[in-house]
This record gives sequence, C-alpha cells and structure tokens, in this order.
Amino acid sequence: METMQLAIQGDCRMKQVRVRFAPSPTGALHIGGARTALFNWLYARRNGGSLILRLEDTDNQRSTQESAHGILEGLRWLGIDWDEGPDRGGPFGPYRQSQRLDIYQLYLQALLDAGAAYYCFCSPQDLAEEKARALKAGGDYKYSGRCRCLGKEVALQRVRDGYPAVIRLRAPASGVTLVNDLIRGAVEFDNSLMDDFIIAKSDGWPTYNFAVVIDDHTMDISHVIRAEEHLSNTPRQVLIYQALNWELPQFAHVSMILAPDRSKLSKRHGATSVQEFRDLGYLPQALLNYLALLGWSSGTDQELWDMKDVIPLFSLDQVSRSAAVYDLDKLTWINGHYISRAEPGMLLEEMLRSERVQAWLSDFTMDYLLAVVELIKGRAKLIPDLIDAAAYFFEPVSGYDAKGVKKHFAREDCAELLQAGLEVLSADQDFTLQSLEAALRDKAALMNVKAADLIHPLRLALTGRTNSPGIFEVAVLLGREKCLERIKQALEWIEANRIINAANTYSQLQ
RNA sequence: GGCCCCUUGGUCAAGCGGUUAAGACACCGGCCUUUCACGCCGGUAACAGGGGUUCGAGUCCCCUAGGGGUCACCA
Repeated sequence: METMQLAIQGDCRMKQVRVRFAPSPTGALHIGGARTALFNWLYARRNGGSLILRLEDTDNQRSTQESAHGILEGLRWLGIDWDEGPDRGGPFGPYRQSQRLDIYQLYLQALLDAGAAYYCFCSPQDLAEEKARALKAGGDYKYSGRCRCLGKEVALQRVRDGYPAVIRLRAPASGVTLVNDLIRGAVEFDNSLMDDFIIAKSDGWPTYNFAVVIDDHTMDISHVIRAEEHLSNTPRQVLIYQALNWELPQFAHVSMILAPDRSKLSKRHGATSVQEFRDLGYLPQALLNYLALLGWSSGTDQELWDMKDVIPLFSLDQVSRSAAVYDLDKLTWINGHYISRAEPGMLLEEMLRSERVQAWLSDFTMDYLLAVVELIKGRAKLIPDLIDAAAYFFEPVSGYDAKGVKKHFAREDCAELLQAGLEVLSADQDFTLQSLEAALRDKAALMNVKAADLIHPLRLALTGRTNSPGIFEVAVLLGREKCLERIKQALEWIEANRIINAANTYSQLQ
C-alpha cells in the first residue's frame, strides 16, 4: 500500500514533457514532417508540456535560410505553435545547430579524453576503396577500425600537423543495443553489425547522430517523437548516450506517409509540401484534420476533428505502426467540409491571394464580396472552386456552357421563356427571394410550363452556366439591373446564333 | 545484400482470443431538388500465404512472400 502510494507520487513528480520538432532546413515542409510536428504538438499540449523547435542545419551544403523560413511559415499557417525555438529563443538555446558548435565541441572532447571516441585519418578515397573491396568480396561493409588503435599522442600530433581527421565513436563489438519504442515496443539491434561511426566531420562539425543526442539531452527533451526512418539510427544514438553516461529519452517512431504507389513521397507525386497544398486551395484546418487521421485514431468513427478536441484524446498508443498512403480524395472531401462551414472573411483572405480576386475588390465592396462567398461556399471543395464559382458576380458573362446551350437555348420556345423571365424580373417590385420565386412560379403556371423550364434558361443567361446556387439567390445578389441586362444579352445571342444555325442547316441541305 | 519496421476492402482505419469483421473517402444505385453541391437511404469490396498454440485466431508464436526504412564526413 505504501509503496503504491510512493509510486503514484513518483509519477506526479515525473519529468516535464518536452518534445521537439527538428527539421533540417534543406527543403520545404513536407506533409510527413508536418504530421510529425503535429503529433509532437498534440503530445505536448495533451501533457501540459513544451514543444521545442530546433533547426538541424549542420549540412552546410544544403541548408538554406529560405527553407528555414518556409518551414516556420508552414507551421504557423497550420497553427502549430512552439514554446521555444530559433525565432523566439528560450532557456535552452540557441536553437539552430549551427550556433551550438561549441557545445558539441565540449562533448566531443570529453569523449576523446575518455577514450570513447578517437580520431580517424582515413580519407574518403581510402574508405571508398575499402568499401568497394568488401562489397566485391560479397561481404557487408563496416569500417575496419584502422585508426582505432592509433596512440592518443600520435593522433593528436597528426591533428596538430594539420592532417584532416574525423572523430569516430568506439562502438562495442558485441552485445545487443535495445531501443524501447513507445509505438513499436522493444527493438533489438546486434552491436556486431555496427561499426565505429563518425560523430564529427573533418571540418569539425558534428554529424546528425551526434548532434541530435547532444541537443536532445542538453535541451532536456523527454520524448523523441520522429519519423520511422530514424529508427535504424537510434541504436547509434543510444550508444552515444551510453558513452556519455546519460539517461535515455523516450523514443516513439511514427510510420511514414507513402505516395499512392506505395513509394516514398517525392516531387513526381504532385503536391507534397504544405505550401503546395495551400496553393492548391486547401485550408489549414482541413490539412491538420486529415493528417491527424493519417496514423492516429480516436477509436471512434468520428472523421471531422477540431484540434482542440483531439488534444485531450491524443495518445501515442493510438498511433498506427504501419505506413499510410495518403489519399487526396479524402483530404479534398474534408476540405469541402471546412470550406462550407468557414467564415466568409477567412475564405476571402485565402482567395485574395489570387490577383483575379484582388481585381474584383477594386470594383466591388467588401460586403458584396463577402455576400457572394457566403452564397457559394457550400458547393466548393477548394479555394479555386470558390473563385471560379464567384466569377460571374464580378465579371460579365462572356459565353454560355455548351451543354447548357444545347439543352436550354436550342429549344424552339426558349426566347419566349427568357422573355417571360425578363418580365418577371422587371415587374417584381420587392425583388426578394420570396417575391421572385412566387412571381416566376405564377408565370410558369400561366404559361402552362414547369417552373424549371423558366429557371434553366434563366440560370444560363444570368451565369453562363448550368449550375449555380439557387437562381433566386443569384438574381437578388446580382441586382435587377444586371439581371435584365444579362437576359437581354442572352436573347440577342440566341437571335444571332439562330441565324447562324439556320444557315448551317441550309448549307447542310445543299 | 545485411539489419530493422510493417501487412484488415482501391485508400484511411476500428478490432486488442468468441463480432453477421465497424466507420470514412472513392465507386455504383436511389431519394430530395430549380441545376450543381450538400444531405439522407442502400450496394459492391478486406483479415497476404503457410504452419503451429488454443475448445476457439484478424487478434498469440514461427516460417514464407510483399512493401517500406536504414546501412554517408545527409539529416
């Protein structure tokens, strides 16, 4: 009983949850990375912990400022916020690895002093040959450890003499390294398969495996939640923790997101970065919702989630172990859901990224724009759909849908029907939804035709299209003047084309 | 190739020894309707294969196959 009590108290005093998202700024924020960030964020928020953003920019060749900026922007757009990071600092900074070189140096030296690491002078060419030979002999390549036994003094002297050297970790030749993964369980790696891997490059910069360990430990990270591709590297990192005599963080490796052909996501699969999804017209809420569903499950059949509702439910043991193929159709469906329920103002903000929409704003009031968006948002799946559907409210009707023409403008009595529509719209005093509909239905009854017979040509005349929101809504918003104008324009068009059609018929008869 | 992870419909995914094997997207019907979309109703479709363990296996173990990852002075 007492021990139980103690154990519980122990739990309460458990370490603060500190997780991190640590992208390397060598490209855009991919949806895979975005999901990793999301899971870290959810975990931090669920457990009252902190999310740390760290830039792993130790690859001098490929890291860029633009990329770093793009990644931060992507996260902000998604609404994933962090508590410490390169842009806002924090007690464990700096938060870009390129600024932590002295820290790595410190531990590198400690490892060297303790004999847990050693200088290696083998050139890349030597290594390449060694590797080629091993492969040719049919064996697996493993660094031979040629420099392993160089005396400390000898090595030091050579370094002082200016010979390029890397630093390698002295890895155990036997035994097993255990990685306890929160998602996958215990995973064993045979030490005999690992070689003395490089922890510092010849330019003095740390390699990835070394820098992560130093940073995760010195930043007091409690849980390392990252993509599955890092699982195979984890035993090397564990070896470093052990060499430094540090306590291990918890590990959780999230499965990968695959392209529809089950291969790794790449440019040839279309949009893969959050920036591209934004450009295609997806909303951050939709992308977040979709990403959360891809790899995590609430256990219920709910598909639509606000992140504030998943926070209290999020847990690592509900995270899937198997790789997931992403499905644009479902993302799009979710997006349609969010668009149809979004505030018009928010949608307009995204729409305004288009120059075409900006142009509308110079001729029409904001209120009118918002009213149009409100009217059409229920039918759109993507932001461009919205723009397309809004166009005839701001631009003249420049043509008529071909199928619509065939169906509605080609019939004998179409001019008559349109004329009737014209009369209704010009005569109706109130010009409201109710009054227009009532008047038009009366008219149809009077003419002994279906209301639809009046509505379809009217829709084509007012919008140029065969589908639109309810035609009376459209008419009201467009206003009487524009409606009448467009009907007359359609009447003229029909007249003109009737002559041409007649001529065609005539020439065919010839 | 070695090592590691994974394997329920086309896709996501519930299931955690006993179920008619959920649900969603997509697809196909139907309803609603002024068109389209929404919504509603219904349908097609899955436990990779083979061995065990067990009274009983999608669930546990082994093997095979397939997919993915990793073996860099990339991260």
